[in-house]
Amino acid sequence: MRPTEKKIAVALSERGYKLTPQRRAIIRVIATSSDHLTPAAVYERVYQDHPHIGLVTVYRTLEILAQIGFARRIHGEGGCHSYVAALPGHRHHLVCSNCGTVIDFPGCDLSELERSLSRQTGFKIESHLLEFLGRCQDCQKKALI
Amino acid sequence: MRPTEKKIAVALSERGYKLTPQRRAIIRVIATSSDHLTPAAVYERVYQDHPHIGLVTVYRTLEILAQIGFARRIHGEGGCHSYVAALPGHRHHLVCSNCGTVIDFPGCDLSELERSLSRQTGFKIESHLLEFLGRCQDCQKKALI
DNA sequence: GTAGGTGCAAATCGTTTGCAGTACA
DNA sequence: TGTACTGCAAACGATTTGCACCTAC
Repeated sequence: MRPTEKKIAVALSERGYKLTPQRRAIIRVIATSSDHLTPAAVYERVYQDHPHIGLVTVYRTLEILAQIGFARRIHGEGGCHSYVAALPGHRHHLVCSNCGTVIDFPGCDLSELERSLSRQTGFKIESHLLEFLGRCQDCQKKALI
Repeated sequence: MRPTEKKIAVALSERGYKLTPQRRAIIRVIATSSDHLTPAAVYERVYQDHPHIGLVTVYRTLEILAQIGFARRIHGEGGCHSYVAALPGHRHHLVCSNCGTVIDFPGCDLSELERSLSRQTGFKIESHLLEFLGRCQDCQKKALI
């Protein structure tokens, strides 16, 4: 189950954060996207409803969301980060390296690997990021033409 | 087995890259360090032997080393990358979400999952990204204080 | 001799900070 | 009403680029 806008909003106010229209808009974008979004991408989408929003506000809100556990910061190629809504269940992505299509898939069993890593390194493993890169069917076909 | 200076040098010239004293120095630093080094850290170490080297040269050389497969670029917290001498085999990272420490680990068997995803989606899977997030031992201890 | 490499300075990109005005609780 | 939030502009750090000179092959 995906964290709803409402839940996030409640969690925010519980921690003393105020709920502003800008934050609502950012939360909506994060909560309804299944993609990894860079702060700039979030900004672009929010911008459509709130042309006066600042990129700075997006950065600050994303940081708060990450702090309260509703978003997760992940590392992308090329020195820019992106955020995903933290999903309670495991959700992973299959990304087409040509056209960018993203397919989600649920479930993966890494618990064994996690346990053994935890034992070896002393890390307390909290989550993982798994992403496959490849070519989608369409792009494979196009490549043949 | 860790790639030796000599091997890297040979691979460079095989691909038409020239072997300059600066590149030798950078290769030596990378090849003899077991740590993850940021470009700035490599620069600092190389600087001791080559006070006239530029940071730019370090960046360019590291990129070449990554291209020919003798170094690997990894993602750290805070928007800066580091490089490690590429260790043979497939490697992944364990990242501390608090202090940013990165530990790499070899091996992971995802071939079964890959096959089944490929069958279900028609994707031709080319590579994957696997990263675990958690707390390193030090940060766990600090959290108790 | 020539293509590729170097290093400086300046540009660029993502991200953060200072601050005055604004809005939520 | 008071504190937290916003958004502008400017600062910042990492990385890249343009260019003239240099050097390995």
